[in-house]
Amino acid sequence: MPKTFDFAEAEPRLYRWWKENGWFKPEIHPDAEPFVISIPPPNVTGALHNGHAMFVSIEDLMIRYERMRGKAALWVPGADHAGIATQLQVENMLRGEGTSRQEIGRDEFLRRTWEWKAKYGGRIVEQLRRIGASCDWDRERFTLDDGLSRAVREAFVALWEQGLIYRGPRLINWSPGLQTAVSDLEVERAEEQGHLYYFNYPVEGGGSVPVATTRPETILGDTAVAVHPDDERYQALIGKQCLVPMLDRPIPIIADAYVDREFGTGALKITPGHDPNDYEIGQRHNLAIVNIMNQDATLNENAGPYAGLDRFDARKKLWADMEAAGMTLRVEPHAHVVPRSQRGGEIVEPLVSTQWFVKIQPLAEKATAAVRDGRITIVPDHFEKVYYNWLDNIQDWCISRQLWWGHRIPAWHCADCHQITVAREDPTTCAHCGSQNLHQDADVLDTWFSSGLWPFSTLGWPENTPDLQRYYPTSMMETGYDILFFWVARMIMLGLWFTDDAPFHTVYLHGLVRDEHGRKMSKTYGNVIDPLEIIAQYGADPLRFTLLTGSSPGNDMNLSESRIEYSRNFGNKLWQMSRFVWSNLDGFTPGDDPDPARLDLPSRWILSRLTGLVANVQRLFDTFQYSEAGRQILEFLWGEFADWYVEISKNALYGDDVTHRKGTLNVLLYVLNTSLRLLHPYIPHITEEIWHYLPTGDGPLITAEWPQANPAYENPGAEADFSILAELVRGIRNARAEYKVEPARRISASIAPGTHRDFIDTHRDIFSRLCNVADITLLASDADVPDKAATIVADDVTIYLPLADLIDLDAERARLQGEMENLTTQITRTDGLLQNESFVSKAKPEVVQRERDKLTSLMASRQAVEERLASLTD
RNA sequence: GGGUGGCUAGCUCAGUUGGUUAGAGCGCUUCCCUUACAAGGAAGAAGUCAGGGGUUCGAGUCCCUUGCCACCCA
Repeated sequence: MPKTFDFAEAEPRLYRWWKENGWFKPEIHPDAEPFVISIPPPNVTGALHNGHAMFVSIEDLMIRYERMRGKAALWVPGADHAGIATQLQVENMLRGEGTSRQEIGRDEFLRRTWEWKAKYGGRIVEQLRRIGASCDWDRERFTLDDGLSRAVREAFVALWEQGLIYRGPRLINWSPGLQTAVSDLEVERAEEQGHLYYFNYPVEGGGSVPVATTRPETILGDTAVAVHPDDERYQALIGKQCLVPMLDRPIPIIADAYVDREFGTGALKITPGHDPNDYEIGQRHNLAIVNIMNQDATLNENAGPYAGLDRFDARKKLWADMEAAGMTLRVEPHAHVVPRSQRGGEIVEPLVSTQWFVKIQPLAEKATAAVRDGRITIVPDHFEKVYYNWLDNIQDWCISRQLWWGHRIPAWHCADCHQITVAREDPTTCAHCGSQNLHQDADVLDTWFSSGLWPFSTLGWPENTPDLQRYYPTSMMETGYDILFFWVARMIMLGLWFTDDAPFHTVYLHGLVRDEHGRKMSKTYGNVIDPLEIIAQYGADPLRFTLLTGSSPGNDMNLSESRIEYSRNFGNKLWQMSRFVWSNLDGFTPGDDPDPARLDLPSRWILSRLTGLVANVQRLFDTFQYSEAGRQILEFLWGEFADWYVEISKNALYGDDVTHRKGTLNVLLYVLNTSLRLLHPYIPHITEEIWHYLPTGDGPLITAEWPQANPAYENPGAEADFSILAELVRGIRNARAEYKVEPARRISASIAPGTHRDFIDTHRDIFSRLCNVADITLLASDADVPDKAATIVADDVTIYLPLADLIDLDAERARLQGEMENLTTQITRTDGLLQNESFVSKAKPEVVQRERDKLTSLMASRQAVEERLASLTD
């Protein structure tokens, strides 16, 4: 084995090897129960970020684990066409060429976009592979593929036929920069510092009513002024008419309980065309809707003299004009909520526009029920509440986008009868009047409409393909909690609606990856940790291990480079311990599994610990606690196996006893073998590489069997005995450090072994190996003990280190005094517990027994310390 | 306004059927290049588990409450 693991060379090589051998395919277990994940399709425009790295790490762990458990593990990969993002990229490119999409036309634009996709679309997928994603790449899908487009078409037409898709003018969120409608979810609202403008709304026939607004330009679209029906100040005005400033358009003064009497002046201007709340009020009162805005957020002819001005210029000019007309009162600083586009951050305008909508209520009800009755479980479960809360208050989904890149809406408008024909195959005649004067709707569908079909469209739906039959419903939907509504809820709704099955039985939500101080990573802060750079510097495994062990489900994780370094160090440690075993093989190949009856205490101990670990890992995996499981594997391997067992094993390996040597090698290999299998889902590359250097039997690690706890190795007695040994070793090391005994200096010891003579006698060489103590004398119970010696006590074992030249009796007495106090504290506590009858009668028997054993051991230790102290005081 | 999560060592976090003297990484102190590993080893210092109340033989863990921080929905 090389001195270190060359990840840069090995990781891509191993990945190719796995892939070329077909091990990513579920067909390697043809008759097994399937385990299926559909990948959360990254944007085809995307570049790898930590969110991708996170989901790939978790999903690959799940898939590799289930594959090792013998399931037909299928991970369906793919990407989505990212309507807005991709179109922006290509438009940008066209601008660079001095042209535009309008100039080259729709068909040419689409041709160029496909071209762009062919060239750059594979990048993100390549990056997923670099992390080790064991997807079945033969089943890779893209949301604009023919198959998936058929699924989209079928879904749209079916919903239309069921009356669940409608088209009409509604107040929607308009993105002036992108020139398209966006859904409610794509708008982010945040409180920002703005102004509250107070002015007098002129009342027809004289007088005025004071009104306040945060967006003065919308005055031009007002169609009412509203007051609270019980507001005494304005009673007399209800039913009168106001005149829109500068336009003199008469509008009614209405009464509506929605008005907050405390806010502003208590009178509210109503702009149904440009405000969601006003829109509602307008519906209630049958108010006219006046749209004052063009698609590029300049004002239109309804704004009279302000037509043609940009929205913000119009705001200034109108206010200035009103000021000149003496209508204004004052302007106050005011924090208010501003809607901004999730992409680009420009201010979104609510405006009335004709769009396509899904009547979502019936779908939402099914989706709620599926979680409520347990057909779908969400991990962690508190997100179930969030999910219900959203679905219970859901609004119809605006699915049309004024873009070119996407699934074109399969609806044709008839120029003669003005009816709409929606069809599975492109129609040539109007379904209503037979006219051939048809033109297809220009809009495309929201990208999430196609992603919502992903778990089944990728398997062939609406065709009843063999894949759909075998692998649907899928098993697990793993993704970030930030797209619970965008994607997960929609997949559940559409899945239930179209397939009558929950598209997956478990939703596992991970948190967001933040910087080491919990801040969002952003280029402006300069705190971005680029996963590609991390992989280049440390390899994919350390990144995976860090992401997998640094987070718990649903919680954000703070990623720091020092953590990645530590993971890298762990990989190296694993490599080094394996290399140690490898270098001592000397042609040895393991036969049967170790037989505990024929092994020494350390071996029985480490096997007992190992089997406990395997059981723990299983329990944790069963409840999705991969993070804790990974940490426990690390702690076992580093803190117990490497630090203790491997060190101790050197005695056997370098000794003359062939049986002992072979027994020990067998245990070393067994522990490593099991640990590599446990770790493979976390760090697949390095574990696979090590696997091949060790005599582990045939076959690759990727398809090796997942470990099961072997109860024959459980050995609490060995664990108890070994912990006494370990405590003594630590005690000696501690004494050496306190007395500043040079590390290289070999010292001798006298041991009064109490009731543990046997294993101390057998394992005395442990002390020489682990704390450089040669010459051990086992004392008879009545033997004289050295005076100028440091004393170490564990259970009823006492060790004397005769360090005559170094021992200061006062210091030694103080040391033991401290030890006494420590023991006494613990004895008091434990004894108190056992004196408590409720504890003894109510606590679990094993807990009581543990306390009893502890007390016995503590008492023995204290007695030993006491005696020693007494002898030093004489 | 409604909801969710968090508050544990200097920093970042883990701690899920309530049960050893509450753990880890980084940082800090001391020592060691011992033939698997200095990407390492050994020893050590460091926390009234946000405050208050309750349930329990026993609470970081369950319940109530207050405070602060973050996020989601309206």
